[in-house]
Amino acid sequence: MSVKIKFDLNDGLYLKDPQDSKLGRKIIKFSIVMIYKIGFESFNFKKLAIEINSTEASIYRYFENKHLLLLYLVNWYWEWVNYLINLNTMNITDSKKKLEIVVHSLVFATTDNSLVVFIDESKLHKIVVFEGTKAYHTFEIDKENSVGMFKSYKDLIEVISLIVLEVNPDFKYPHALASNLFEMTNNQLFFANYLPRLTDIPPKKNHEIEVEKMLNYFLCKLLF
Amino acid sequence: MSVKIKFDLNDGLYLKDPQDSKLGRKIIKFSIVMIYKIGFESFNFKKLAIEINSTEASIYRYFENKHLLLLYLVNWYWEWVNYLINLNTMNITDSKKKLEIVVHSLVFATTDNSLVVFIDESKLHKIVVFEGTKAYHTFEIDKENSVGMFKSYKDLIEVISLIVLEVNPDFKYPHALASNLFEMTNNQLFFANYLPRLTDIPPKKNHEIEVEKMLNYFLCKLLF
DNA sequence: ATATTTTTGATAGCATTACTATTATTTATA
DNA sequence: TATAAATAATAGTAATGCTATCAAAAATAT
Repeated sequence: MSVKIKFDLNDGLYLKDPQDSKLGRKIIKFSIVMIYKIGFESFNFKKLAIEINSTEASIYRYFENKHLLLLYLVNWYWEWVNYLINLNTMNITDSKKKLEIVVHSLVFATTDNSLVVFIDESKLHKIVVFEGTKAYHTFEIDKENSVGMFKSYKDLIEVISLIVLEVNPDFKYPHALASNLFEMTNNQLFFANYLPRLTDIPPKKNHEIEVEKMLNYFLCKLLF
Repeated sequence: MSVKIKFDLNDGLYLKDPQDSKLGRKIIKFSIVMIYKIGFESFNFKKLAIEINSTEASIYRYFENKHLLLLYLVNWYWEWVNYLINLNTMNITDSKKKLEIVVHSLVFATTDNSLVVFIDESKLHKIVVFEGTKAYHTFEIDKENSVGMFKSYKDLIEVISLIVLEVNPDFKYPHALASNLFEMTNNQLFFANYLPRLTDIPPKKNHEIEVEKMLNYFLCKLLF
């Protein structure tokens, strides 16, 4: 079975919707592969064009520059996690269980019966871990924010914060907890990999599983 | 009264120690001013050279590239916060009080009777909030880490994690808590400024004071 | 099936960036 | 005051980021 999903991403992110054409989808697909492989700083439209047998000019018709392409990918990721959380908490009534699903979604960012799309969610998650915050730590943030380019992030945090409040209605900082949960997940996965002395994740074990355990430990202390 | 401090930063960060010459100190001083003003992406050695009436080539004798200059600044910041924590917890015996001082140091990153040096710590802190993680989210991280370029960060986290354990010896993830505390401080200050819907910091009030309050609330729940 | 519009490819070009090299001049030190 | 070291001045090169133009191909409308 194959399900097709298309997220409505803010249209300021692109010049032409990459989801609507073959070339556009190729740009998305191979930009993920390439940024994952060589990193965002070395990545550029020239290299991508060669990789997909197209031209720089053609890619520039979809995205103004590589920064907005990255922001597009990160937006897709925010929508994706939001979608995952909604999908998996749909029939759950127990709030505590819901929160565990949130954590699981943030840490693994994948479904078992994975959807057939042109996006490799596992690579995309790794890009978000490695390069994600660069997408919103720019001097254009106020302008970009004013036209809604971070709406997907805010929506995701809102969804998580509501679940936090379900678990503990008296918790004073649900949004901060939610955004910290998102950022902490990615940070600790990053540290476990590259700077293990900044974490307590055992080096030999599966990082995802250990980070998930840790986050649940933190949440338990914070909310119960 | 003026006290001069000089931190021993990893010598792989620079080609020539900028603390040892007038030009070097000018590079540091004005790179902070300039990155703060125009952001790290638009900042380059050409512009800095013009600003300080020197030349690109001269700056390249101190730093291999702008990435290593940023990493130098961030290292200086890590050392600075570590220094602040040690200075202010020196005569304190109460562990809980010590942890509050840690939080205060991370949020304000400054002393009342500020030291006279060529570094504007308040601007530097803002750079760390805005650009800090870019310094360690690079594809060269393993190489840079292997020669000790993140030692100052690890030392800082170790200091904080020991205080965490003093407060609660049973807490399972002291390093993760410490690194999250560092990252969360900067993230929430950033969000409060630019993406307030990702926090619960009241928009009108003083962000530093509110973030400090919030972090203490989190720590209280986590450790007591 | 053919005309028309849209999308893509091919090519060129230009300003800026990131760096390196060379030599002259200034500054510090012996 | 001689010598060495640091800096300035200048030039240059390869790569990057981006724009423009026009032809070919593909999609769509008639």
